[in-house]
Amino acid sequence: MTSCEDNYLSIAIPTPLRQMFDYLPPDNQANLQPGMRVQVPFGPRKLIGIIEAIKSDSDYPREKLKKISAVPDQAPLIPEDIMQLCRWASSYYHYSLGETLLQALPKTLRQGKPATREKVAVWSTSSPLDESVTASLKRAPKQLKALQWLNDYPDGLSEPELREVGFSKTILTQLQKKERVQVREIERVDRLFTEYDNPVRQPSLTLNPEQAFALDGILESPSFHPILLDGVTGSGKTEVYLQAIEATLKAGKQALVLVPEIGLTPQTVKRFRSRFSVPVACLHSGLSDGERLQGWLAASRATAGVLIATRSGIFSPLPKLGLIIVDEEHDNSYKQQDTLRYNARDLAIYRAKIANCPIVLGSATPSLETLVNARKGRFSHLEIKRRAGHARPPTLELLDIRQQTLHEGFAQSLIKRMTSTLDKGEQVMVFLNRRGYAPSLICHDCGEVADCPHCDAHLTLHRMPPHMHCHHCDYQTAIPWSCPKCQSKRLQPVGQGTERCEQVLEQMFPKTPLIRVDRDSTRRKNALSEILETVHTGEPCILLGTQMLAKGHHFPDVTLVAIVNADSGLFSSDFRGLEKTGQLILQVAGRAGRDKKPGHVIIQTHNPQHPALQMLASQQYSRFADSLLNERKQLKLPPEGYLALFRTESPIESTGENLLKNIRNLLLNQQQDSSVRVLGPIPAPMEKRQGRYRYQLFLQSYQRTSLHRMLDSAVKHLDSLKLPKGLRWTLDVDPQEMT
DNA sequence: AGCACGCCGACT
DNA sequence: GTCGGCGTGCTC
Repeated sequence: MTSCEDNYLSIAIPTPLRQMFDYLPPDNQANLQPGMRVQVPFGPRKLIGIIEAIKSDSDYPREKLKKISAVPDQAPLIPEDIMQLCRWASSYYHYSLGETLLQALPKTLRQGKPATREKVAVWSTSSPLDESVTASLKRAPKQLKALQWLNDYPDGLSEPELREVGFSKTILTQLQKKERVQVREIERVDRLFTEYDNPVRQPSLTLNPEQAFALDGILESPSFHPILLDGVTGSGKTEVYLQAIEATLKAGKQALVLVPEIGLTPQTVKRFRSRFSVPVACLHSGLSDGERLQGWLAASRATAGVLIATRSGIFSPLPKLGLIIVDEEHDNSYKQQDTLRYNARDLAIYRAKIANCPIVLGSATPSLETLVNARKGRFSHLEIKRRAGHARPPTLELLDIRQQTLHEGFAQSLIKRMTSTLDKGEQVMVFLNRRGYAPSLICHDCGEVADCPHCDAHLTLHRMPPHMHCHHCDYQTAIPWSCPKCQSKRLQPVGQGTERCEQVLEQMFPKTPLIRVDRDSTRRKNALSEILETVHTGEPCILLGTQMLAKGHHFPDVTLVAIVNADSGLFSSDFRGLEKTGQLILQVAGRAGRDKKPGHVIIQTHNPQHPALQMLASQQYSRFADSLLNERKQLKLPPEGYLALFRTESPIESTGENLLKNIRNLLLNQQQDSSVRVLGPIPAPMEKRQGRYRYQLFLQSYQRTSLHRMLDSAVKHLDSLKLPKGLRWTLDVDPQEMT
């Protein structure tokens, strides 16, 4: 065999350089295919890359080409469909293909470690069992017995197999020390999910007519069709998902379920695992790198029939993919906020198209983007309006707090309602979207406010433990005991955070257990699930927390929900602020009540006449969405048209703004496309953050292709520039937050 | 983005 | 005399 096959390999390398690099094949490797991992020399280092294409020529001088140094796998780790997905993501988000492909792999594979299923330890004898051995173990009968047992199994026995017949690992380790047995690690082999007699373990529940109609809509055809499943909280969407997955598994196909970051609770996974007998893999941030690799491999080798995953799971290979579900599709956590700024919900739709399978977008409060798609007929729109079982919907009430005397933020009538609810033996939930004790600390004598030295933001006062904390950059400092400006000792906490609210409620309801749920109280691993277990005993209590409470968890014994302050969300500078606030209020409301005990929601506000609040209070999400859509149309904002955002960050005040001005002028001078509006540069809503000055340049257009042509030329230009020190830029396509 | 090369200040 | 500051140039 000769080593001079005239093949060139185009390799995607994890570098921000937006180009491929050509290499020569290694000496002894047959069967190279696109999607395979390779190790290549790249400048002075060795990197893991992905074969992007195999070509018969190269533009690069042949004598300068280097050889691939290693090929760690037998087969491609990135199958054709994921290649296609990454190509699309790379071009849509204007991000390096190499970095896109590598972030699609679990960390350990990105680092070049082997793609192997978990290992099992197999023990076997290391020398023949003769008289002398037997004699030497006279005083260790258990060890001798194990050795005799192992002697009958030349291929060895695994640890679980040995434990079953009564030999512990300790016995084996002792024998290993005496060099009588040896252990080797071998890769675990699992069945394919299709090899189970019945993929289902537990019978399904009976669906009500609306649920059944939704299920039919999903199963109507196995080919690509996006569905908005618009069902109020408690409407039993999960049961519809489970039955759709069941049908998918029975057809020999896999299902991918995407959930928001916080939604992947042990209870969710448990519900899926107890329903299905085929393995259910999961991928989320709570797993170790090793566990993530195992989940990824189980999905990609089709040993798992179902994959439940957060955002990044959209890149997991599923060779038999037959159904995608995106639960709570409106959730912000589907949008990655750094590096490759993709939206997993949007990628999911493209992936369903590639796989030619149905995709279900589920939400009680769909994003405006998805609603528009449904209304234009691009998605079918299935609604579940009734709650499952006999549960009645919660009632919402706006509590006008203008001119009322508030007791530490609580109106008298609200306190009364809380008292009577607790007296009935029911639970109360208090929602306050602010961590810490107080959002600022002000000097009563001179008005000086404690500010973060790195951000344009106030420091939040925390009591447990006592410190001042910036929620934007994590700067922490001691609580000042006097004003740095006028030395006055009269420093006052202003405003209310969950810690302060906790203190106040403990005073008001000294006999009632109070449970606080926010990022600070749940920092410890498993803290949240432990807290929730207490709540699920059903004893009267007050549950106080931030938006952590709004997502994913059900509190059937909570019958009163108090939203302490709805006003802060009504006048946000972000154009999506009101949309998010509305979704949050309805999601919070949806946590409460069940069967005979309906939930009641009290929303404290200074703006009871606000049309958005009124529509939300009467639970007309669709009318609320209509009014927002109308506003977006007038402002030409998404989903009416497309938006992209260039951001800069620099420790020096002017350089970012100058760069963006430069880009704006370039784009305006090209001027071929009047359909794209260029706005800015303007300072970011918080101009200085983490010691860096931040600017933004907006591009908007009704025509996606024109917008992307402009983005391409801007990015090309930016790549060709050498930037002043410390200046970074990023491009965010379909930005979710303007911050 | 890394990483090496390269040319000017304060130290064992 | 050297260690090390970060400018700048390249990566098949």
